[in-house]
Amino acid sequence: MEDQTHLMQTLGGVTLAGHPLSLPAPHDGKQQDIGDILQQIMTITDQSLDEAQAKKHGLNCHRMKPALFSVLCEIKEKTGLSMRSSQDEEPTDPQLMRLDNMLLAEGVSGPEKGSGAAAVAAATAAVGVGADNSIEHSDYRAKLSQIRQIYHTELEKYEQACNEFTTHVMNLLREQSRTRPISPKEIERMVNIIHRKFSSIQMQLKQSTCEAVMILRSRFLDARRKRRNFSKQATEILNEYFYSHLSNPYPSEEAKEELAKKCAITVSQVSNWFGNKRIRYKKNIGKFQEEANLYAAKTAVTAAQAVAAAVQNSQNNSPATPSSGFQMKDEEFQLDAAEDKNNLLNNMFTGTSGSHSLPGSGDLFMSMSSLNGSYQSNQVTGAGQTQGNGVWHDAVTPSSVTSPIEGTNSIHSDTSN
DNA sequence: AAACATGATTAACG
DNA sequence: CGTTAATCATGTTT
Repeated sequence: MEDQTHLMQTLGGVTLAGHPLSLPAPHDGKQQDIGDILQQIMTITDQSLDEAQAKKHGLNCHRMKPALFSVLCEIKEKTGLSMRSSQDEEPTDPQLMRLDNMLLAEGVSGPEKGSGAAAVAAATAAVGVGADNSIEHSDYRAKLSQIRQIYHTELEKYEQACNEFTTHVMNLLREQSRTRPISPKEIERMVNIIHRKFSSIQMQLKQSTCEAVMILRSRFLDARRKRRNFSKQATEILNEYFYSHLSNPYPSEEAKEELAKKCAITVSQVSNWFGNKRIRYKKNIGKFQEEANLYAAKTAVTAAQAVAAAVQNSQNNSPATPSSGFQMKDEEFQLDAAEDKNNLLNNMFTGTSGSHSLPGSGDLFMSMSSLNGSYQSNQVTGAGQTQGNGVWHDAVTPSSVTSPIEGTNSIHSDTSN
C-alpha cells in the first residue's frame, strides 16, 4: 500500500521531489539504473518543453523501458481494481430493452417497411370505403417515417462521433503510453467507458424518440381526438341490424365481426356503436321512432311478401292474438313506442294514412301493428314508464331465441351477408 | 356561434 | 368481460 501511494504520486508527476523510490529491485546495479530512470521521469515535468521532449525520447529508447513500463502498468492495474470494481455494472439494461422494444414495435427502429403502407392501402381499398381512414393513416405514417429518419440520422451521427472520439482517445492514450504507464487493457477499458457514455446518450435519443412517437400517436391515432363519423353505408348497416333486432339488440361476437367487416370498422367500434345506440334509443325512444320505422321498412321491403301475408293474417283473422312471431314483436314495439305516441302516430298517419294495402312498405306494417299495440298497452304501462328499465331486457329475452321471430328476422338481415 | 349528433372513453356494476 | 350511464371531444347542422 505504501508503494502504491508513492507510485501514484510519481505518476501524477506533481510532488515527490526528492524521495527515493522503493521499487522491487533484486540487484543493486539495476536498482541504480532504475533509480536513475525514475529520477529522470520525475524531473521531466520541471523541465522546459523542448528539454522534456528530448528526455522523453531518450527514455523511450532506454533498454529498461519495457520492463519498467509493464511493472508500472501492473501496479496501476492493481490500484485501479479496488476503485473500479464497484462501478462496473450496467443498470441500463431493462430500461434500454424496453425502449428498444417499443421502438421496434412502433416500426421506428425496425426494418424499413415501405411495402407495409402499400399493403394497408390495398386492404382498405379492397374494402371499398375507408379512404378517409387511409388518408389519416398515411399522414400518420409520413410523420412516423419523419421521426424514424431523424432517429436514424441522429443515431448514425452518434455512432460516428463515438467512433471518432474512440479512435481519438485511443491514439491519445497510445501516444501517452510512451510516457505514462497505460496498458492495452486500460485502453480497452477506456474505450468501453466511452461506448457506455455514448450509448447512454443514444438511450436518451431513443427515449425522446419514443416520446415523439407517443405524442404523434395520441395526436393522430387517438380516435377520440380526431373522431370520424362512420360512412353512410356503415350506419345504414348498423341501424338495419339494430332495428331488425330491436327486441334484443345485442349482437353476438360473430355478428359483431360480420358487421365490422361489412362496415369497414373494427369490432370494438361496432360494440361502441351498439352501446351508444342502445342507451340513446332507450333514453329517448320517441326521437328514434321515425328512424325505427324507416329501417323497419327498409328491412321489410326485402321480405315484403312474407310480411305482407302475415300482417294480413294478424289483422283480418284475429285482432287479439294472431299467434305469429309478429305479435310478440309488436308487443315489444308498443312498449318501446309507448312514450311519444302522439308525435309518432301523427307521423305514421301522415306518412301512410290512406293506403293501408300492403305495397311492401314496411312502415305500414310497423305502423299498423304498433298502433294497435300501443293503444292497448298505453294504459297498462302508463306514459311514465319511459326509460329506466325493461326496454328490452325483461320483456325481450324470452322471445329472442326461441320464438319464430328469429326465423322471420333472419330473412332480411340476420344471415344475409 | 350555438345546438345538436355521434364516436370514444370511463367508472361502476353484475 | 360485456354493459350501462355519464361524459368528453369532435363533427355536423342550424
